[in-house]
Amino acid sequence: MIPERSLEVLRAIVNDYIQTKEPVGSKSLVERHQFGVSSATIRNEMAMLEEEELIHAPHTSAGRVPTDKGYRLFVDRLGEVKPLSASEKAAISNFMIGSADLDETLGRTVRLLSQLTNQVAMVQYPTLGRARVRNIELIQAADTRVLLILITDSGRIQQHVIELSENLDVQLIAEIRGKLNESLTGFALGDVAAKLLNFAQNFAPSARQQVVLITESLLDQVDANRQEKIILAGTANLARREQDFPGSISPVLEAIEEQVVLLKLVTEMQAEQHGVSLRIGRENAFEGLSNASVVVSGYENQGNEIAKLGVIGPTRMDYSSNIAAVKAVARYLTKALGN
Amino acid sequence: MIPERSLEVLRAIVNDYIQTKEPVGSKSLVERHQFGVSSATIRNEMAMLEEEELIHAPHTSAGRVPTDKGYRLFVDRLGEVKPLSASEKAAISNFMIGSADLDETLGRTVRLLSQLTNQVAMVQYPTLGRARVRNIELIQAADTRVLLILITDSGRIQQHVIELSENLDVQLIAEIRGKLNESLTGFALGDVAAKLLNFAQNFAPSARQQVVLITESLLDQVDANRQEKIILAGTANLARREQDFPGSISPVLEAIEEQVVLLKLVTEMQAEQHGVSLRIGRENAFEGLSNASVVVSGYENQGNEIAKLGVIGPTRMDYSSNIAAVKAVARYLTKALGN
DNA sequence: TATTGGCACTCAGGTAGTGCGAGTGCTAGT
DNA sequence: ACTAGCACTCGCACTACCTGAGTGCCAATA
Repeated sequence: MIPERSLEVLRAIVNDYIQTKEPVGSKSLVERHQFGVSSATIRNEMAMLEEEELIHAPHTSAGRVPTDKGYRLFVDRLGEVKPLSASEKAAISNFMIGSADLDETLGRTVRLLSQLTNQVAMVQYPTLGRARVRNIELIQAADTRVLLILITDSGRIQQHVIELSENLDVQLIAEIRGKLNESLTGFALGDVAAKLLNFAQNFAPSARQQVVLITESLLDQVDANRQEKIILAGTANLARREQDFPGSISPVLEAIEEQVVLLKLVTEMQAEQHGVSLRIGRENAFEGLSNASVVVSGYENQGNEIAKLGVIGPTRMDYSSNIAAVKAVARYLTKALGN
Repeated sequence: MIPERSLEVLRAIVNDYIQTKEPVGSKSLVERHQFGVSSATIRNEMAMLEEEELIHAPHTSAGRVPTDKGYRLFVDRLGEVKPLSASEKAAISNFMIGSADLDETLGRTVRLLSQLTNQVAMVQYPTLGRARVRNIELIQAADTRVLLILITDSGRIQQHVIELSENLDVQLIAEIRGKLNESLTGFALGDVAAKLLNFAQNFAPSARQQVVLITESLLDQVDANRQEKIILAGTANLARREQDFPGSISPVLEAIEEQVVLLKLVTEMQAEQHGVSLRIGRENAFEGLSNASVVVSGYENQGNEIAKLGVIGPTRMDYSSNIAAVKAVARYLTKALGN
C-alpha cells in the first residue's frame, strides 16, 4: 500500500512534467506546491516512488520523470478528468451540426478530435457484427457487371462491383435481389453466412454459377468489414511534437499508417473505468508505439457499442484533457448517430 | 548560352549531391568523374554556375549545392529518365492484377507508388468533367430516406443519402428514377445541370418538392466531385527523410494533410515534357512546400486525362527515378482502367 | 586564351577543458 | 517523523582551439 502523500507527490510530478517537459526535482516541487514539508522529505518520498518504479531519474543529478507505470497509476487513481472549456464545447456542437451521411460524419469527427486535442486522432468505422441488414440492391452497371449494395440499419452503405462471367438478364437480377432481401432483411450480419448456405438452390441450375458469384461477393462485403477501417487526422501534430518522442517519430508514423496494427490495437482495448481505455508506452505490444500512448473510447448506436475512436500521442501527454476530449467526442458522435 | 562543359559539371554536381547528401567540392568532383581537367578549372566553371544561380555555397568553405533553378535545368535538359529495374516492373504488374472497383484500384496504386519511390505518393480521384452518366439509381433506405447512386462510364460510383421531408411511395421513386435516367444517361456530367433545369415540371405538383430535393442532391454529387479528392500513402517516408528537409517536416505534413492545398497544386500543374510535370522547391506557390518537390503525371481513361498522380519529396530527390516511376505507374493505371 | 599549380584564407564542425548549478543521498540533529 | 546541512555527481553550456575541406586568385604555362 502506497501512503497518501506519496501519491500526492506522484501526481505533482506528473503534472509538472507534462507542463514543463523537464525532469522535476525535489526543490522545484516544494516551491510549486504546498506540501508543508521540506524538500528533504520529498526526496525521501521520491526515493520510495523510484523503488516502486513509478518514477525514474534519467541520470544521477537530474530530476525525476514518470515511468509508464507511473502514468498508469496516475490515470487510474489520480487524474481527475478536466471538464471541457466552453469554447471547446461550442466547437464540438458546431462540428456536429448538418452532416448527412456516415462518411461525412466520421470525417468531421476525426478532424474535430484532432483539433481539440492537438494529437493524432482516429475513428474506427462501425463494426458490422451487431448491425442488421436493411436492404440489398443489385444494379446492372455494365454488360457483365453488377453493383451490389448493402445497407445496414447502422446507416452504413457499402458497395462493390461484381464481375460476372455471363451476361445476366434484368429479370434474373431482379429475382436474385428479391430473394436476397427476402431471406436476409432484418437479420444480423453475423447470420448472413448461415442464411446463404444453400441460397443458390433457389435458382435454375443454369443461373447458379452467377448466383454463387454474387453471394460470395456479399459475404466478402460482410467479412471485409468485419476487419474494418480506421480514418486518421492530424498526423502533422506528431511532427510538431517531435521533441516529445525520444528517437524518431517515424516508427510511430509507420505504425499508424498500417491499418492492421491500429485495428488490432483498437479492438484489443477494452473499456476500463471512465468508459475509456488507454495504453501507455510499452503497454502497447507494438514496438513502434513504445513511446506513445493511446486513448480510446467506444461510441454507440442504438445502445450498442459499434466502434471506437481515440487519439495517439506521446506518453508525456496531458491525459486529463485528452481523456475528457475523447469521452466528449464519443458521446457527441453517439448522439449524432442517434438521429 | 551556357557552354556544354558547364552543364556537364552541373549534372555531376546534382548527381553527386543527390547520392551523398553532402555539398560537393571541386576536388571530389574531378576524382569521381573523368573531366580531363584539373580541379582549378572546375572551380572556375563552378564560379560561372554560381553566377547563374544554378548552384549555391551554404557557406564560404563548403562545397556547392544545386539551387531550385539548378534542379530545374537539370530535369529539363540533363536528366535522362532511368528505366525501371526488372523487379520494379514486376512489382507494378503484381500490384495491378485482380483489383475490381475503382476505390481498390486507386488504393493499390497509391501504395505501389509510395513503395516504388520511397516518397509520399498521391493519387487524385478521377475528374468527372468529361465523364458521362451511365446510370442513376434511387433506393429506399428508410421511410424518408432514399439513397442516390450515380454511376459514370469512368467506373466511378458515388452515393449519397437524401433526407426527404415526406414519405415517398415506391411507385413515385421508380418514376423519378426512370425519368432521371431517360434524360441524363449518356450525357456528360458537365451538362447535367442544364438538363435538370425544369425537371420537376414532369411531375405532379404534389411531388415536386421532393423531386427538387433529389435533383439538388444529384447536382451536389456532380459538383462535390468536381472539387475532387486525393488519397495519400507513405507519409512515414517523410519522417524517414527528415534530415533532407531543412527545418522541420511539419509544414510539409500540414500541407499534404490539407486536401485543398494539394488539389490546387495538382490541378495547376500542367504536363510539361516527358508527360510529367514538376514543381521544384519554391516553384510551389505554397509556403510549406518550399523545400519539397512534386512530380505528377496524368492518367487516362478512354483517351482523356481524367486525373493525376504523383509523389512529393525533398527537393533533393532522385528526379530521374522518381519521374520514371510516376510515368510508369500512370501508364499502368491507365491500362488497368481500360478494362 | 584556356588551363593549371600553388598559396593564402575562410569557416563549420569536432574535441577538450572548465565551471556552474540543479539535484541527489546520507547523516546527524531536532 | 521531519529537517538542515553537506559532500558528491554529472549533464550542460561555454570557451578555446585545431583540423581539413574548400574557395578565390594569381602567376606561370601550353
